[in-house]
Amino acid sequence: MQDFSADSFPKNFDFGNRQAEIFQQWKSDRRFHADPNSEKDPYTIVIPPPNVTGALHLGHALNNTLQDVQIRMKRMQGFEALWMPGTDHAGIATQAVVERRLKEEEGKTRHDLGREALVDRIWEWKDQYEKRILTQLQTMGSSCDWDRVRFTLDPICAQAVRTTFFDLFQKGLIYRGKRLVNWDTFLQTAVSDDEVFHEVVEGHFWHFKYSVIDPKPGEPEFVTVATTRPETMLGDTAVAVHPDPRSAMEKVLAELTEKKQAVGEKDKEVIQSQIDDINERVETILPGLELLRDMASDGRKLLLPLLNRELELVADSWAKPELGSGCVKITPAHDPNDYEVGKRQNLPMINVLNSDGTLNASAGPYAGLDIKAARQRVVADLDSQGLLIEVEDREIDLAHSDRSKTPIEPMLTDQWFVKMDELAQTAMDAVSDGRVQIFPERYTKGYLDWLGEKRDWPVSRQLWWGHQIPIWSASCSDQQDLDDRLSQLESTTGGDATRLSHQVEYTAELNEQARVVTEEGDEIAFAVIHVCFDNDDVVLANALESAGFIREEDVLDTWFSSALWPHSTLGWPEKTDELEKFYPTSTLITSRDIITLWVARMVLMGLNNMGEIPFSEVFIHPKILDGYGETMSKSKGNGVDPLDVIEKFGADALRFGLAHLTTETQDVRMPVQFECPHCNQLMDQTKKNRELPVVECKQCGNSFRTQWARTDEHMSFDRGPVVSERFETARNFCNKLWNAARFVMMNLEGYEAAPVTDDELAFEDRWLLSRLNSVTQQVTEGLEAYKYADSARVLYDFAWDEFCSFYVEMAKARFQDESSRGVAQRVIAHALDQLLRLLHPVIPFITEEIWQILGTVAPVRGLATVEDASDSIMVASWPLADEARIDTVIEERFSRFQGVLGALREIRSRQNIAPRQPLEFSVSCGDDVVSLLQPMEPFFQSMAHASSVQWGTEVEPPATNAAVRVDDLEVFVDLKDFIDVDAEIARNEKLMEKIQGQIKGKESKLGNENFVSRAPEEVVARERESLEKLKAELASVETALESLKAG
RNA sequence: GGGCGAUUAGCUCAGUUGGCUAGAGCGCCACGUUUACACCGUGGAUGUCGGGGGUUCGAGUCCCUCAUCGCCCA
Repeated sequence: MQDFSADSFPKNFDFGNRQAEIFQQWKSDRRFHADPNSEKDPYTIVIPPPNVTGALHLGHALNNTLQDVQIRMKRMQGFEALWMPGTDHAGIATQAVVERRLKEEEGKTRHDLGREALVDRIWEWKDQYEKRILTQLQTMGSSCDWDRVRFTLDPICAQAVRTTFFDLFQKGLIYRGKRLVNWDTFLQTAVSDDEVFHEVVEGHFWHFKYSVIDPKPGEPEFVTVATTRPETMLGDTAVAVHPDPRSAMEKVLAELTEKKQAVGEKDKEVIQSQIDDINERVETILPGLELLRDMASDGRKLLLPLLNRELELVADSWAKPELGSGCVKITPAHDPNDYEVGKRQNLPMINVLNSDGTLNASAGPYAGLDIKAARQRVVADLDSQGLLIEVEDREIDLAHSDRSKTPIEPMLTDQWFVKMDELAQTAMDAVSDGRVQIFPERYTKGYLDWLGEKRDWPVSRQLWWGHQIPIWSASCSDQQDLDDRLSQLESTTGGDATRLSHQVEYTAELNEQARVVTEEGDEIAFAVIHVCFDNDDVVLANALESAGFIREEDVLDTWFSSALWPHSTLGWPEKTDELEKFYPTSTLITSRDIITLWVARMVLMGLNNMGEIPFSEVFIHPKILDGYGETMSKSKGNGVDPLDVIEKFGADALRFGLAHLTTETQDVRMPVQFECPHCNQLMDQTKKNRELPVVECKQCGNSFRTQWARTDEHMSFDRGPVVSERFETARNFCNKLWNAARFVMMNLEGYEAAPVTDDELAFEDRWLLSRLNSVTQQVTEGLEAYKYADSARVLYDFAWDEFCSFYVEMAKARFQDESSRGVAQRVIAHALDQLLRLLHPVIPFITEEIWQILGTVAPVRGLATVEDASDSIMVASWPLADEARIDTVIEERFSRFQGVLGALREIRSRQNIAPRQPLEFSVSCGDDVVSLLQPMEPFFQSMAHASSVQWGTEVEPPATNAAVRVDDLEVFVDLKDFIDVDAEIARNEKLMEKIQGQIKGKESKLGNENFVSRAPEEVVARERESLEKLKAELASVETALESLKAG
């Protein structure tokens, strides 16, 4: 047996060295591996695959901590627990990062490199960051099945994507269409709404005149329109006026009038001026608008200046008569609202942009200019023709691409879509009928609302990094050509419809539908054949290509492959053992911003491909914000690298700290600090200093570099990591646990395993076991319901305030006594054993370390029965709460003991009696309390340096005493030796006032007939009881005051 | 503009179906190196529970409203 002494046992857990060793041991013992052939019930979590765009931040650390807590608990509960790890290729984000670097470091664009070379570069990036990410996850202690790491672009996931796409294509759920998309002119790709952010910028509002063609007498010769993007006028195809301007204005007036009544005086004026304004417009502008409306229905046309193209005049409610001229120009191919008008009014849609943001042939003489130049020219030309009326300064809410930070241009392009109506419905049903449950429950609304719109999913991305869309197309000039190609296709493939499928898109028809006007010079084909097949058959692909089919260049939206993650990672479409065993998975733990993008799509794809939901529960965790309530991000400089926290506080502290923050309702604010590498002091991060490359330490005056350091000069400073002192509490907790274990270990000399019978148990043993079993129950239920903060707090309070502050303190005396030592050792070894198990999912490293040390001293342990402890706590069984041990009577009695002890300590402190100075006390109480507490004399001695002189109902307060009443008993300390009478009088007077106030409150409450008759009986009884208690307290205080004043 | 959430001690947050004499950690104050732990121990101070109305015997908790902040959607 190992000898543990104060000298040989370190005072702190050496996490810096031991974490990696422990992890390595787990790994080599294959503790992480899940066996598909196991007899145990499965429990599965798939990791939300982190982007390979960059390293993990604190949000990921939180996400993965919570998953690891679940998976470790379930593993201990006897499930075959699989946590499936992997990463996501994050198409646009990763390509954007690599492209940006390429530009910064080599001044090249992707076109300089070409597709293959760029993709190679991105793979290099991916390898580097995947490694970094997996290291971060492992350093945190994540118990993923590290034999099974997947990547959304690896061959297995690629096959899943291919099979799925083919299946949807075959079902007719994939189609190509023209859509207005958010075009990123820098990256030259469409980006989704979610990849767009809005920013208010200084801009202008230009007012132009368009002339009316052949106005009749009395009709205006011009109409006025306005725009913030003048160059888009080149794509105008109409001007709209409201179909019923009078009612529209009346409606606005009615709304304003109503609003005015509801608001305060100050706002009333503002609204009144708006009302006045509109009333004036009714006089001045409305007649003109009504006239235009009539002209529209009469088919009058306008002339687009500069290009001299005919424009339609249409009546559409998008035109707001209360604003501007009341007329609005319509550019269907370059504005979302105008696009809707274009569809409603069946207008031509003219695209004037090339994909790189320059103007195309449809822009006539402006072709080839970029947007900025075109804008200047258009404005200048209109001005020179006298058509520019006014230029207003205005703040404009401008959409920007999240990836390239350049302004978004709405543009009409060819895109592939997934039809969502039926798929979305299946995913809605799964949640509505409870097969998939979302926690916290409030997030289901967003999920259902979003799916309920059933908007088709645009899956094309004009990128090179991703799953290239497996469609080969060929255009046909006429019906004969089409027929020929179809029969040729049939002979090429042998007509195997299970492997290959085709669609015919009649482009003439399509263009008629959307009335898309293509670039000048484009031939409009008669039809296009699209062919799709379900695997990477090179021979077939070559055959198609030599027959004139061209493969689609675009790749699929990243979320397409992520949507398959729960089954693709398990080997689908192969019928693997893993799939059989571990699908459907159990729980998904993720953050709220991807409920729709990812969670919803996994549900519908799981149902489509597997016929089963992908997971039965979804837990949405909070977001981590910085001290200013802003989300953490690298680009702001307020991001925290989990590895920095781990280095400073340990992985366990990181994990415990994060779990402790995970409440149900709130995002978490976490003020962050720089840690000075010179003096190790923490320094608050401010909005100012977080943007600096070098920061000067306020403590020691030395400087350190931040993540922004680039130049050689900046890089020469030591790095100052960003951390948060919020992890101190957790670190302290781990240290407390460590030292409690250290104490146990130092006192287990001579330990012999043996069952402990109930009658051998001391009072404090029963109390501890009662509490331990309650805690076991609460923690188990809490973690199963994703109540991480509650569970962490319960464990914290139990370990610190009960196990350490009371049980361990009380054990000290028992360890000194030969007759009580054996039982005390067995109970404390058992209690520590159970506590370690409960804590292990949250703080795996330190619990493993203590577990193994405990195993050397007490390899066999238990209470009613004893058994061998497992080699690793990872595979120890999860404690089961034994309700028979939960004893409220014992707990109540124990709290009396705590009360008396607290009273003694309080008196000592408030009378300034030195800690070592012995104290004498007496307790006035009933006989039952005497028999309970008198035997605990040694504990009052050891824990408060106090010895009792008298117990019972006969106790008379000493002449000069300090007293504390605890419920129905009263503790007196004779102060003859050290009284500060004045202080004691002052204290009692203050106390008396407080109690009198409370009594008054209670009396008036109980005097209220309504309360007594209407409140539940038990509440009234409780109030009465508490009033009696207060009265008794008051009596004590009064007596004490009398005697103090007399003395 | 619509939806969701938040607003409780100096800071970060708990507070179940209304019964509260409103809690925790950090910080602060006092005392203390009592052999598990100073990353500690003992004790203490600190709140118009965002503002205003309402329901109720009773509101931090329920309803209405306003304000501020955050997120999602348009």
